[in-house]
Amino acid sequence: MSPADMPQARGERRKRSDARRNAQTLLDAAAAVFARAGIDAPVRDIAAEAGVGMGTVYRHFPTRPDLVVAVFRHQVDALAATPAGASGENPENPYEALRSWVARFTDFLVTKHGLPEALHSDQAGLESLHAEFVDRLVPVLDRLLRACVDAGRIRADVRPLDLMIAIGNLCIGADTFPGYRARHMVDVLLAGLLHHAPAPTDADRPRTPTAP
Amino acid sequence: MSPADMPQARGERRKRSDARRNAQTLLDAAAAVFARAGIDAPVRDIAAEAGVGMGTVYRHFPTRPDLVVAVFRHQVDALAATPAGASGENPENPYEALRSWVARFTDFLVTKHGLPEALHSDQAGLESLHAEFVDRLVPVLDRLLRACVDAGRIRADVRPLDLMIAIGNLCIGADTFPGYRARHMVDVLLAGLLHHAPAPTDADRPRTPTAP
Amino acid sequence: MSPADMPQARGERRKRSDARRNAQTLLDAAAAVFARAGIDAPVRDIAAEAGVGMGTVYRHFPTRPDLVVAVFRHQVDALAATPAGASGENPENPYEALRSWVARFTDFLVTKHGLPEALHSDQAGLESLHAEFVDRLVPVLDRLLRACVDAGRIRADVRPLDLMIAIGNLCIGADTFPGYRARHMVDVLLAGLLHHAPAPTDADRPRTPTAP
Amino acid sequence: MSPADMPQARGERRKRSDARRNAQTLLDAAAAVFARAGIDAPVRDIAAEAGVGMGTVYRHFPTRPDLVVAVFRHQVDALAATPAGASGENPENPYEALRSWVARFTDFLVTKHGLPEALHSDQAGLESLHAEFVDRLVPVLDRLLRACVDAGRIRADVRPLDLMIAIGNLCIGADTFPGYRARHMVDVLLAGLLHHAPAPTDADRPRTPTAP
DNA sequence: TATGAATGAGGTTTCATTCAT
DNA sequence: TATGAATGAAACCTCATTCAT
Repeated sequence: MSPADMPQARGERRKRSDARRNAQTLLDAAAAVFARAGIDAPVRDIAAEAGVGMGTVYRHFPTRPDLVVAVFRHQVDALAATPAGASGENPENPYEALRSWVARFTDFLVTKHGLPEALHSDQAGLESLHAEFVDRLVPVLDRLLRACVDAGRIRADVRPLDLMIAIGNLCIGADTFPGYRARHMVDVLLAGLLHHAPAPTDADRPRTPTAP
Repeated sequence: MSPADMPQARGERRKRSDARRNAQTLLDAAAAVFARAGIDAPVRDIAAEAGVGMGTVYRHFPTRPDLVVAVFRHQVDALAATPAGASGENPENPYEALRSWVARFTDFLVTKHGLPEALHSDQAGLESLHAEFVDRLVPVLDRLLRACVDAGRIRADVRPLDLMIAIGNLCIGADTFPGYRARHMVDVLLAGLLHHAPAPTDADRPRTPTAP
Repeated sequence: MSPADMPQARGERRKRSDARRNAQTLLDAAAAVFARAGIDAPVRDIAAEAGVGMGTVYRHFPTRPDLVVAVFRHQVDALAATPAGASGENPENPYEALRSWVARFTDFLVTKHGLPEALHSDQAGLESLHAEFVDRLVPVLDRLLRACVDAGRIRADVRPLDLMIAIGNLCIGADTFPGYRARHMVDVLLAGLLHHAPAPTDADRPRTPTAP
Repeated sequence: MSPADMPQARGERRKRSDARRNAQTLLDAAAAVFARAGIDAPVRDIAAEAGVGMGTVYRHFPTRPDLVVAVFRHQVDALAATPAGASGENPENPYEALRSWVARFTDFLVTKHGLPEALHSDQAGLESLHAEFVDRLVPVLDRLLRACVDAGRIRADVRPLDLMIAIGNLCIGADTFPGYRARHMVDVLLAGLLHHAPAPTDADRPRTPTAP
């Protein structure tokens, strides 16, 4: 990733590195504006935040969805790149590995506002974000969950996709409801995966007819 | 409740009841359109769905957010009005009462799309929806949760507001991710509330601290 | 066509007639602006010319091409509605009938600037204008030409479509080249249809090899 | 004509010839793009076609119309430079000389799409194209026509400007109406110039006055 | 000198809101 | 009072043109 290891002509490089810096500036600006004003923020605002003209935005991201996707794909990639128990953290405790990765997932979602909301947007052109999210993260969660199930630690009726969406959803609302503790609720959700006593919740309710 | 059996100035009375009927028609139409096309659906579409002119919409709801708030306030009120365990259903099993009410809550949110999204919308004028949501539902959940805690059934570190938002969030995404099972994830979340420290299955978790 | 022969409620009629008048105003304004500034004139200019807001233009003509097509379809229809020798003008002189109709055609094209140019525009959405032009006018020209050919008056190697486009083309440029006499050139073109002496042009060139 | 055999200051000379080669490349590229995508093709596309940066285009042609004018001036010049009957081809058959030159004219217009359209464009800066067209070609046509008239071959009421514009116009529409036979219609137009009053077929037209 | 990134005016289209009928 | 036509502020996006490198 060092800028020196590209064996090209210097003149050409200079231009390109400028442009790349600008693209990064734009991504940062867009992330900031999205976090502040939502994914539907006008492109003009993003350009202003980045301190460039609108044309520059469109040079780097030909259409509005392209920009949105770029902003969040970046984040999704970063997430997928933390390979869960990769750092060798207690492979003999799969639930702890799950919790650890999910904590990182949650931190990411809570910090960089907007990704969960973006995933639920119905704007045309955001399908690839959708796909990216699923393709990159589901396999990770799948591995983590399967390990837990195999170890008999958690219930087997929760699919990775469901869990992933659920976690993403729980992270929505950090700035809409300032007091909302997203991380805590994710923890509760994970606790709900654990095997409880004989049966999850029914064991304690001997003769209470389950309300419809 | 028949509008004819009120012995007042008939013309005025008639008009007023007509207007009220119209308002209800509009709310229904708006709910339908919101569910179909999202909260950002054009006012014109709502007027068309209701079979009235746009002027009529604005007569009843001076501004667009007013209409949105009215639509969802209606639903929130309906929710708050069914206080679940209030009608005395197994007071000796508070967790079941909680589950029952939450199930109704969830059904509502899942069926009438849009409320959770609306709650997180940053559109001006929707703050009152916010407030309504909190003011009407938090007390209900508070009662239900407190009963469970008092009975020693669930952990005490979950606040009603957090739970309410979390459940609302889990219901987002029904049509964005068609396979997503919102109700199931709400169930998992509730399971996560239960004390399982003393539960038999806990024996298998040698040295993992449960708390966050 | 009298406004009285519509058996509807008066209130409804009033609105509709207003709107229709407005639509006509818009068509006139658009025709004027197109003549003055070309088919690519901004919609805003047309709205200004008509003295209405831009939204009004889009209410009546949902997209820009719709407006263009409406403006010129009107004219094409008027043209097709003059059924050539319909008024019984010397059926025994088919060439005269042809000249007469073409003269009307030419007058139309020259007066209402822009139709020929519009026909050659490659803007999306103008295909229907294209089709309209061909479908409505080719049959008329076909009848007129066939009569002439059957009477042995003109050469048989000119297709109605070619002639129609050629006449339309000759009418281009009234305001680009102020001195250009379109009508005259159309007349010359028609004269070129007539059978000349033994052979159109070769008879006079006894031993000149025809250039490729 | 080889750029190398000029014994001047080599560096400067080299540059100038480079620049000239570049200008020619640009003209060719622009002509190609105009033919492919119309006169309104983006400058960027032309630069790409020429394989140069956009700045290079603007170095040679300070403004867009300048480029358009240069492209077509080039073609007009080429046309005017082939004075047809000038090289003495059958001076005793002036009509054939006219036909021959017009055929070349037509081929040019049909092949290199865009010139006729450009002539009628109302874009600012294209007036000189206008003038060039008239100044260079009208004299040629004037000579050819006068010769024909003097020889008593064609009618005397057609001015060179009219004929030039008419021919140009007839060549419009090659790609809008794929079946349109422009060359054929030009032929018909030329046939219309011929005197046919004395021609035998005229006998059948009892009482139709020919003149406009 | 050549490049192509940046600029920003301008064009099309949408929709909340007003108001004449 | 209800209607829906009209309004016009934005939003997106496209280039002609400039200018740092």
